[in-house]
Amino acid sequence: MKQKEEKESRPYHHGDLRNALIESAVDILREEGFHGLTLRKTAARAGVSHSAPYRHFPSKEALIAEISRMGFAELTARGQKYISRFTDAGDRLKAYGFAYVEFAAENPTHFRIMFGQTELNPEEYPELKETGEGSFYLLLELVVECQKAKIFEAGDPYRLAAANWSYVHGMAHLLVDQKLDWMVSLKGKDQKGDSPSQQARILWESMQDILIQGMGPHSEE
Amino acid sequence: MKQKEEKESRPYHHGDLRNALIESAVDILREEGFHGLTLRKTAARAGVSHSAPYRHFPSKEALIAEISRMGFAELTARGQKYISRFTDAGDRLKAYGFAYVEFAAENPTHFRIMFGQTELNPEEYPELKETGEGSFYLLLELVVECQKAKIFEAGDPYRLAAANWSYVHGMAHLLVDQKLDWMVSLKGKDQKGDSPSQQARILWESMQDILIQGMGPHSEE
DNA sequence: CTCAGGTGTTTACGATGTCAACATAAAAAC
DNA sequence: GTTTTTATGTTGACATCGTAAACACCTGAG
Repeated sequence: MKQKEEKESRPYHHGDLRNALIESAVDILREEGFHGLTLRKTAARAGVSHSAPYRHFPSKEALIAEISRMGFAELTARGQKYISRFTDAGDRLKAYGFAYVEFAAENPTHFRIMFGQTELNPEEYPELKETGEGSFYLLLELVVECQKAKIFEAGDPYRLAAANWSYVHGMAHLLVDQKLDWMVSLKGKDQKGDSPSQQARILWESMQDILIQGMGPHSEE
Repeated sequence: MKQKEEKESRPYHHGDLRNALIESAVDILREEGFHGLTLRKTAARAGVSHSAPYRHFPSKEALIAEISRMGFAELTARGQKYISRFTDAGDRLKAYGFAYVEFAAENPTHFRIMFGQTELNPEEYPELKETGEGSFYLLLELVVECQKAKIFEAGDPYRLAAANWSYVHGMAHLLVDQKLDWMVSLKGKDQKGDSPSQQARILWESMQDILIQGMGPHSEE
């Protein structure tokens, strides 16, 4: 039992402060929301003085941008993982949609930072922009797959991808903002024990087919 | 030409400070975004001292909540106006969708405050909650209309309303966050002169039918 | 071993949200 | 019409925040 990098007597240098700061910030976000996120609190939580973060991030905004970027990376990773379980193009597209909604439900504050809560200029954070675009291109590939499989009409795949994104994105937003509670909670079972991912599944199962099969009366389920 | 309530010599009492504060805040939002909104700046812009707002709003958050509430009221009013131009149920639903997207495009910062940028507890602001629900019930009525007209399938109207809302809401969000610039800008015409409402129209015209007619290849337009 | 640069600390400053104490105008009571 | 109460606006203060400058400490290249 060797104690190599234990925390005996706190060395002057942290060793991995950059990542520790990100972790602390994410924890604070989860516990107190965006409004409660403070550079000084983040630093204190990581065990350093309130100015230490400036050795790793030029501003609070830059820290937030990095957290946002990691969110997009995780979103894409989760999507790829879920997609890989299917071969049918339609199933794969739906799997990505569920990954999107589930990610939002499990990480609501993170999701909000990625979309709308902050006013980040993408040109100032090229890595954030690039990672975010990666999430979109994955969707675009799936749409093209669906077109090849004749599940979707031919034509501009960007337009169909935008429609799909709109649908899933709006659903995730409304779920995160608790505007769809009535759809998610009353589905039998216990009164309030549903976990976020269960809520995401209930919502997604109920709504996933509408976009694809249309809302017309051509099948009375 | 009588000068009854002109602004000669600034009386000690403002007369209508509450509304003046809201106007100032909205102006700041438009010019500098949410991050630039400050109670002290708002007060200064209305011509009063930095503590005066507290006679009309218990906190900065309460001022924001009121601004949000007024946004929902305007959204509903715009929707009703556009709806009234049509009699066909499908046209009426589409008209509301366009009103939604147009409102978001014309008032992006206002839209962001209403959805996601702030973390307002609806229970603390019952008027905000009520006005927001009014916007939703209007949508719900239109969905029921569409069901009666056999445009939509029978069944739970809440589910269809949620799907419709998700689609339109997501589109509005992506437009406001400028994630759909490629769809909105290149459509011929001038290089960058498109007004927000023109952008909303281009986007909406291109996407409105997808949800309703479905994405299947049953009509190659 | 030296020393230069990277990393963390201390101190400081202006801005912010909020509160308490005070001032003034308008409305109500007499 | 005068007095008193209440609503509205001001001033000053405080803790907290983001950020910068000056300083301290550790580590690795020479």
